[in-house]
Amino acid sequence: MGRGRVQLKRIENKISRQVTFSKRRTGLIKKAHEISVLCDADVALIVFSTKGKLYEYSTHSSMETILERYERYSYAEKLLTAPETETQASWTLESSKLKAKIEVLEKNIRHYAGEELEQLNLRDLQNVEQQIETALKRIRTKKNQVMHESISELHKKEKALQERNNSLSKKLKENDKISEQQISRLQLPQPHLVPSLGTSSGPFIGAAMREEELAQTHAVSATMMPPWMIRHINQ
Amino acid sequence: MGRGRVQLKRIENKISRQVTFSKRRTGLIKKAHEISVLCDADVALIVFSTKGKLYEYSTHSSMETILERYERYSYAEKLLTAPETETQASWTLESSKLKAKIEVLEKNIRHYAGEELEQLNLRDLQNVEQQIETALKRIRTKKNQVMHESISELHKKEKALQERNNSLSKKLKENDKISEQQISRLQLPQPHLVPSLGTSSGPFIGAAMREEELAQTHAVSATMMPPWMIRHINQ
DNA sequence: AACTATTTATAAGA
DNA sequence: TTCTTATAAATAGTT
Repeated sequence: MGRGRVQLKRIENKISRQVTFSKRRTGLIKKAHEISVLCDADVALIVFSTKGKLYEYSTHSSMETILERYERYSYAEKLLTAPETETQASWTLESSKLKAKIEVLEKNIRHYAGEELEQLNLRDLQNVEQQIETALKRIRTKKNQVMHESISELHKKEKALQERNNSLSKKLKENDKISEQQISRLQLPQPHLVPSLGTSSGPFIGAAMREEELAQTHAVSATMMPPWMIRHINQ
Repeated sequence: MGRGRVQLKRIENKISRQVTFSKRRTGLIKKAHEISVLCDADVALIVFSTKGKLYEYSTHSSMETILERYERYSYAEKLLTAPETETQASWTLESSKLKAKIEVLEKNIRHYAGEELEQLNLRDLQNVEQQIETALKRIRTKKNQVMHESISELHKKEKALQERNNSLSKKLKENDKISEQQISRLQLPQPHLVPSLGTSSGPFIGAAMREEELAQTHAVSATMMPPWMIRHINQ
């Protein structure tokens, strides 16, 4: 419908194409509107230009309504869209279930903590009391176990250190003897110039002090952990 | 474009309308296809007839693709549609958060119950122990309170019943006296024929028995609740 | 954007 | 629905 016939193929001239697009788009929308009015039809028309610009027409019953109606009508799409909607509902359900569970757990914890006891009757109170007593026993047993383990561990360490200490002091004594002999051999004229620095008890003094320290600390409280031990255990 | 001009208004004749719809629909789809080819545009056309039948046209890049593109493009719809998609992601997140919270709460409860203590160090054990001790104190306090309340409540009831009992027996005695007088007045010749059924202690015997019952039950366990009392409290 | 020669769409009728 | 045909409408090419 124009000066010349038109082949049904992409118009290569960019300008012509744009002009034709503009003209035909107007015509198309006009015809869409006409059929909707004349024939009482619901029409939705969406056109994207090459450049990606959107043009649309839809009957009074808005684009959204028509697209929804379309998706309802189209079974294939229904199957694609339904899972989302289903999942939505199931998630809401799951969510509220989880929340309910959390509420129950929090209430339990509050009861275990001895709070909000007003709601409980005597039977409940006795149950909670018994449960907590059991828990307390278990925890004290565990605590004792942990403490005993720590103590024996520390005793072991102490013993090992003591032994190492002994052997070191022994070696030192022997070394002292050797150097004394060497000195006496090399410096016979002045045997007194170098006083013996390591006569026996040097390292032993340190060990003795440590033992006193331990004894004293233990004496302060026989049943309680000495602070340094607690620090060690808790690390 | 036809034999006569056409007014832009709904065609009232049903047959004409159907015919026009058919013709124009074909034309509309043809034009939609033409513009899409000539101008390299993406076109989607949806038409619902009055009867609700669906006719559609869309460029090679399927209807679904175009509608998705449309919804991406249309901001208004984006705001309506996005929540669904967004919520999907946020629900997954929310769900996992809730699950994590439940895990933590359950672990707490297990610790409160004296289970799974292996993971705890001495400091943790001491904390839990202290919390549980506090809880136990609170629960015992509450239990005592509830028990004392019940006991005083029952004492009150007992007293009330006792009083009622007394007054009833008193009335009964008075009635007995009156009937005795009446009998002696009406049946002077045989004053012994009706033995007095209500000489003083009738009702008192019941009251005494009840008191014994109470005493005995209390004697069984001085500090524990008698079963009937517990049953009463727990209802 | 306006003009206009032509093609195309379609109303009415069969 | 489809075909025909007269005619209205759309639009390609031009200005």
